[in-house]
Amino acid sequence: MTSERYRPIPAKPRAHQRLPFAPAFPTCSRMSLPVTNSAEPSYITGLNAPQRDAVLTTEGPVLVLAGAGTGKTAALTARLGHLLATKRAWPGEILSVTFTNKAAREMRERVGRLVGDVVEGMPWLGTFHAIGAKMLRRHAELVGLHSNFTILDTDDQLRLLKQLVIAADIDEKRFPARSLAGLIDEWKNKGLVPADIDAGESERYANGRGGELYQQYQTRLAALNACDFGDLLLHMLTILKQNREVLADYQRRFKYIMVDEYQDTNSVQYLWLRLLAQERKNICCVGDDDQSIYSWRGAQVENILKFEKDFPGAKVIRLEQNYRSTPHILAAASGVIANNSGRLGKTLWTDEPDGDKVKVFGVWDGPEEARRVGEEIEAAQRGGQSLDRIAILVRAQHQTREFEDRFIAIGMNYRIIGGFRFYERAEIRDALAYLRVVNQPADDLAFERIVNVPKRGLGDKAVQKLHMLARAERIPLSTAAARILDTDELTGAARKSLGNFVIDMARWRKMAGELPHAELARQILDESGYTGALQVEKSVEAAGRLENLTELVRAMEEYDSLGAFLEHVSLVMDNEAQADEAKVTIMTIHAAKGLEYETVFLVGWEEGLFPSQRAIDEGGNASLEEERRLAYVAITRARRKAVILHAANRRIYGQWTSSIPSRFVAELPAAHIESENSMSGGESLWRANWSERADPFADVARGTGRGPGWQRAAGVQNTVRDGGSFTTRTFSREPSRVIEAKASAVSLGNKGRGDLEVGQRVFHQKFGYGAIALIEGNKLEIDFEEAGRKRVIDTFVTMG
DNA sequence: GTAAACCTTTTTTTT
DNA sequence: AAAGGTTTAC
Repeated sequence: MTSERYRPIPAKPRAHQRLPFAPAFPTCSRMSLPVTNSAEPSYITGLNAPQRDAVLTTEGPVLVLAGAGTGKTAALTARLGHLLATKRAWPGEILSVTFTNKAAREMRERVGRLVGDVVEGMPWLGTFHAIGAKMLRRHAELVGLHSNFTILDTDDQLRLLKQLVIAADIDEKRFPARSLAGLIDEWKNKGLVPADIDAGESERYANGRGGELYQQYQTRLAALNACDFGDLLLHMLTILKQNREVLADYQRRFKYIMVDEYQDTNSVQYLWLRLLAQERKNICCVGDDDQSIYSWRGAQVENILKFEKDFPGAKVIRLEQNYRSTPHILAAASGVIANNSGRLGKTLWTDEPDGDKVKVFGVWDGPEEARRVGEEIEAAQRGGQSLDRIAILVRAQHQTREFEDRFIAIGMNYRIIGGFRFYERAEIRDALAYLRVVNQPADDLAFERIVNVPKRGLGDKAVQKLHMLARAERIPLSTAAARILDTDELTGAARKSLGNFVIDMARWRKMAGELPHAELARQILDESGYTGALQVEKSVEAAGRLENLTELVRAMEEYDSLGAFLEHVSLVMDNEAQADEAKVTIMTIHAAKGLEYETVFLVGWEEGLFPSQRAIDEGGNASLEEERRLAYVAITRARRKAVILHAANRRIYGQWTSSIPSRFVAELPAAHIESENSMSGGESLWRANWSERADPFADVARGTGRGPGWQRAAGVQNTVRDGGSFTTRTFSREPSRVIEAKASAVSLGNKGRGDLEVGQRVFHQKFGYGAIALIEGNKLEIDFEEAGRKRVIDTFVTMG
């Protein structure tokens, strides 16, 4: 098929563009001709000119630069539908990669609606990892695995690495297994196998032993018939590079390749795509350099910047009309991102009416922030807005807690995306470990996890012996368990217990071939004594765990096989909550990528939190620019209303610390925002300080604007918690020292409060009244009248 | 071998 | 503040 170019049809600006997919799709034969104005297929109708271009330019390399909210998904879906409808390709001949499982699901649904159920699903639509796993199962033997290999999650991975680190006699305190895990991940993301690791790279862990450990880890994985997330891509890359026929087969198979969120692809993924697209060159990548927020996972924005070089003759299409947000929101986002350098540059515009300005609220502390957001949401609710259309976006997972507490207190429905996932709970992982051992006897990690769960009297000693035997004979632990019973290594209770376990295991393996897998799971959980142990324990948690296990078994019934279910569990860990009542969504900004909400609360915009302390301290400007892109992504999630909050005090690691507003707050263009401060001291005091002063901390240090009035205002609002510990807080008056310590804005709180002196009478919630005996920074020693001498933190006392 | 007490570390972000 | 790891007591 040669390149066909269609004349773009000028589209009328539409207020709310949603792809108007017709419920019933016309027959395909009518679709296969070049589209004209008079008889255009329904999937084209709502699209603007560049979108049409993206849909209809099917042949040759295409790069779509799509700003936030420019109908990127709509265009991608239409393009997919177009390829199918015009019979350019069968569903099995299109490789389309999305960034999340959620996005894949959504696209599958939308295409299904578009083309009707004529087509059985798209077999090659999914995340890189899901597609990698699918391919790898077919060619596993080429990299020394069996097709029923286990996919380890990060927890298993870490446990395995720990074992290796200890076996290698490396001080795990000095060289944490965690950092090795990070390093290996980084290598894999770059497409480097152990042989590629040179001395310099190797030097990055345990005095040059990094490469050696990486090699050992891979060897061990192969022995376990397992691979980690990175391997799903790296093994496949190895296979494609080393086996011409396999590569040629996929090159032939995939007539069209589509990649979403191209700015977040890493090196392996890039190499993958280049190999697969080499032959036909029908590759369409969609991305936005301003939304690149995964460089920590090895993503290379450069991929998008060099696309035209990699694929000569590539057509570049820009989507710049935003259909999502109001002009104020768009302007606020643009104003922030404009502070970044090295952008491809886009001009987003919209036809929407102005709407409200972006609100910026300054509040006293974390709890007040949550309270304030709660009130705003209640107001919106009274205004008729559904909770489903409201989201709270946080920088880091731990921030969700504050909101959870508050929403429980006021009885507001909420849902937290990410965080503690269903499949990460202990009982679920235990149950899965049982299934894994049954499914795949070489899975030593799963074996270790459950050999003594529930307690069977098989502790470290017994497991040590199993390990020794297994290593000596080069057999898996479960085989070693059976074999050790022939020896006198184990005696008494342990021997008997292990004997029973081995017999059980053999029976379950036999049952695996006979019973439906959900039933198998039920029996295993029962016969292993796992559920029994939970039933005996009559706690609330135990009851909840039993419920979770029931839910797990129920979920299993939806899968064809045990293998299919385990694959789902390892790759599609996002358990979509069943949509019943309307709920406010709380999630990280990363998790919100690609989503949109009517009203969005952007909380915790403070230096040290957002941008994160790490981005400030390490990584230099590149890190800060990534944080800024994150801010851009965050703001552009909002359709009609965006509210940004920052608090003056926050508890970090259990310590109250003061903080200053994020630099991103200062970067918001004043014309498009409306500031409000719940504290006295005039409006936007902090803002002014950011722009006018080179040293942002001078103000904090001097305590300007934070006089008694401020405190009173805060005290009124803070009616609860911690015995009113912070209500009388004032700020240190040690400018010079504070300025020296400016690397960490949030650590100012450790300076001590400065209003206390030795001998002063104070009150402490727990110990009562006492006199200060010693002041050391923010630590006090106090002689309490009742409790005697205690060491306390100054934030927990009030002047008595 | 287990449980409880004590100390230390942690906070990015995810497939 | 909470979770994880380590040491200590039973």
